[in-house]
Amino acid sequence: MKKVQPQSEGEPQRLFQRLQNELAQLIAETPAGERLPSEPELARKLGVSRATLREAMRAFEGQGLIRRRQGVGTFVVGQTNVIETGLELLESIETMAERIQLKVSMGDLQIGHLKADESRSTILQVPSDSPLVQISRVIHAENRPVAYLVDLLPEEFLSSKDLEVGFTGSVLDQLLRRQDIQLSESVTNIRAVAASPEIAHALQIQRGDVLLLFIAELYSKEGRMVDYSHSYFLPGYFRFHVVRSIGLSKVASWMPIEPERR
Amino acid sequence: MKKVQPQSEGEPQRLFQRLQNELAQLIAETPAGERLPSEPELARKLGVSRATLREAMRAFEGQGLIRRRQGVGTFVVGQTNVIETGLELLESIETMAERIQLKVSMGDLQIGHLKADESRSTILQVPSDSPLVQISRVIHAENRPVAYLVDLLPEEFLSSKDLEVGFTGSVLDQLLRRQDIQLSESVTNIRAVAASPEIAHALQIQRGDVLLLFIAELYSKEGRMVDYSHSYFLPGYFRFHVVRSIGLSKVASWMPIEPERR
DNA sequence: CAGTGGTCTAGACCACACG
DNA sequence: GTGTGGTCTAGACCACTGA
Repeated sequence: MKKVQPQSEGEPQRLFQRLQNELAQLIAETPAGERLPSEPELARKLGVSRATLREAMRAFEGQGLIRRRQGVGTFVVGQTNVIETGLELLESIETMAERIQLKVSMGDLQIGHLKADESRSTILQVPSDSPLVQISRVIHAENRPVAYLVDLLPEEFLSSKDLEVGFTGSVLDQLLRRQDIQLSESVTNIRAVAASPEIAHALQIQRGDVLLLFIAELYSKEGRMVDYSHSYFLPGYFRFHVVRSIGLSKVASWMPIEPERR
Repeated sequence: MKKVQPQSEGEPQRLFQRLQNELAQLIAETPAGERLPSEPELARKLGVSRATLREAMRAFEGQGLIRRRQGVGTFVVGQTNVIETGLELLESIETMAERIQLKVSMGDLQIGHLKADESRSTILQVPSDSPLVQISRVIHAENRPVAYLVDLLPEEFLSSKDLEVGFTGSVLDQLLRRQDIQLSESVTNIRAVAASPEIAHALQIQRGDVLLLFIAELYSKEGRMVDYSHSYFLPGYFRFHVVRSIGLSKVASWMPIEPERR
């Protein structure tokens, strides 16, 4: 029996909600690691179109409850170890993972060499045409990609030789090993973004899925910017928090806490 | 001329990318405040279906470059004032906005009274059935909703009377006015989430659009939790950053920085 | 090769704003 | 009412995985 005017029967606008509830139940009932019915089959069972079904499934993928693999199927993910950390200290993912005894590894390392164009030389505070290194890689944990990292820095701070041996994915850890650079702090901008097609592909998620993005400027003790990085994190595998103190608002209003940055 | 097999002609998988580029150009060329062509018309002009067009437009809405209004149209948004602040200090949106001379106002205030159920009494560290107040409201800036805030706290800290007079939308500012409560700090969890239908409606965005979410636990100097809040921020109208210092990683690995929280 | 998820289409109806 | 964005459908093709 076909529904020619599906919207005009039962519920007004809550189809999506109902769908998500039914999906939540289905996921909860399915043992971890098991495959869900295929999308066409599920759509038929739940009485919705495949497009609507997929839309409703997105939220669960973002929470890390399911994982979709093209050509294979959609799987229920069990309890995952969450990397939880405060933001007051700057640490590599590797260091954070080590603290909770989680194994992480690097995949898909790409190293590019380029000259600073105008925008890049401005950001990194280097002369135009300075040699730069760009390092992109995916970080795996729990047997799936969970973060996508891109670092851009002057070649003097991290040459190719440094990357050939013992590079495990962390530019920060690599820089910390150098005795000649004293790092001081990182100014990290925190954003929520939708995954671009490229990043979605690298992280094996859907384009448009939500990601947490840190844009960090790493400074040396001399005040030079050593590294400029973008870090994309899959929600559901990371939990970041920060302790915020009560300020004297009266003071804050005529004495800006944050001087001009970037 | 109909395309029966649209995928099999020109470009393989870059339709979406091309679309976004064309849209970016169109938006850049359109004066701020102007209306874009209607979706069916744009879809026809760009040679894509409406579904694909809408999907591609989502990213621009998240960045605050366009605004869609049901029954009216899609409009190009000009340069907007961004609320930029560090996270080290806890401040209300009103205080942050004041610093950059941005006018904000409250809309859609909803106050609910409820008894602490098991999960809530656990979170707030109060006995079961304690009277609680839940406060939801939307914050407007630049003539549009930009944040959705939900606070949950024991009634003893914020009774209805406190909210009847002079409540401008900030629970924090209201609490700071009380002499009998000494606030100390907030432990704030930072997440990226997709907008649920309810929140999307309140913020006048699309369901599934990306939001930055702060889940904050506000503590008094005595260590009691005073307030538990969820704050949803529209990207493009806020910019949060935090200064992270270099930790001694050797120390950090056997001396956890973060004791058990929540 | 068959079967899965990923993308896209064309068209329908709904909800809303405005004259 | 007219026209806009918001939702949903049915069906097609593509890209990938694994037998």
